[in-house]
Amino acid sequence: MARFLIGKLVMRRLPDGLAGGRIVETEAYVAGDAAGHGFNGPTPRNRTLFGPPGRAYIYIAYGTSMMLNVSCSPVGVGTGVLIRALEPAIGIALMESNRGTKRIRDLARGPGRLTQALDIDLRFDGIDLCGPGDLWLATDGANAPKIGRSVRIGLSKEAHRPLRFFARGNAFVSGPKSLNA
DNA sequence: AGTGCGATTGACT
DNA sequence: GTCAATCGCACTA
Repeated sequence: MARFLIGKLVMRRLPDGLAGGRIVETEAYVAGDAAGHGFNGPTPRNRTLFGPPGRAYIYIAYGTSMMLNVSCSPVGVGTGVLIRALEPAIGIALMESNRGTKRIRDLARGPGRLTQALDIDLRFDGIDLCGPGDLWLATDGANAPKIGRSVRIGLSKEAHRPLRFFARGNAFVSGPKSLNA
């Protein structure tokens, strides 16, 4: 699922228009993964992970940054994919306004930045990303880019597992250069 | 009720 | 490249 989502679109209907971007970086949090929020079973925060697949699981990291994930397993199993970066595609002026910068490269490069650019917060936790609404996943049929793979970013547990995927050579991918080859 | 810790970011050298 | 801010949540007592 993490690999499949590379090249797909995250779309958002804002009061002033449509905004969205192409997914260029994801991370998988799999069953039995000590770094995954679902590892110790359901809690109030992570209950969306244990619901049906295809839902938005949103949580706050470091007290400030919203993280957008896609739940990926049947009810009762807590796995998901973190969306880590978007290449801005539609409604760039709206994203610039939400982010307070005109540097296109900084609009959605990083999981906290992309949620700020698209005004995604806990209101969307649990929504169906395949259904009608103000936040959804889409495809425009574009060919999948060449996909690179590396260890995940910012983890202390399970730090060796190569479960991060990214569009190779894309300037909107986050992370250190050493991981983006 | 108290404590420790992040699936990060932005400012700064 | 380094580094501190920041706070909700899960865990322990």
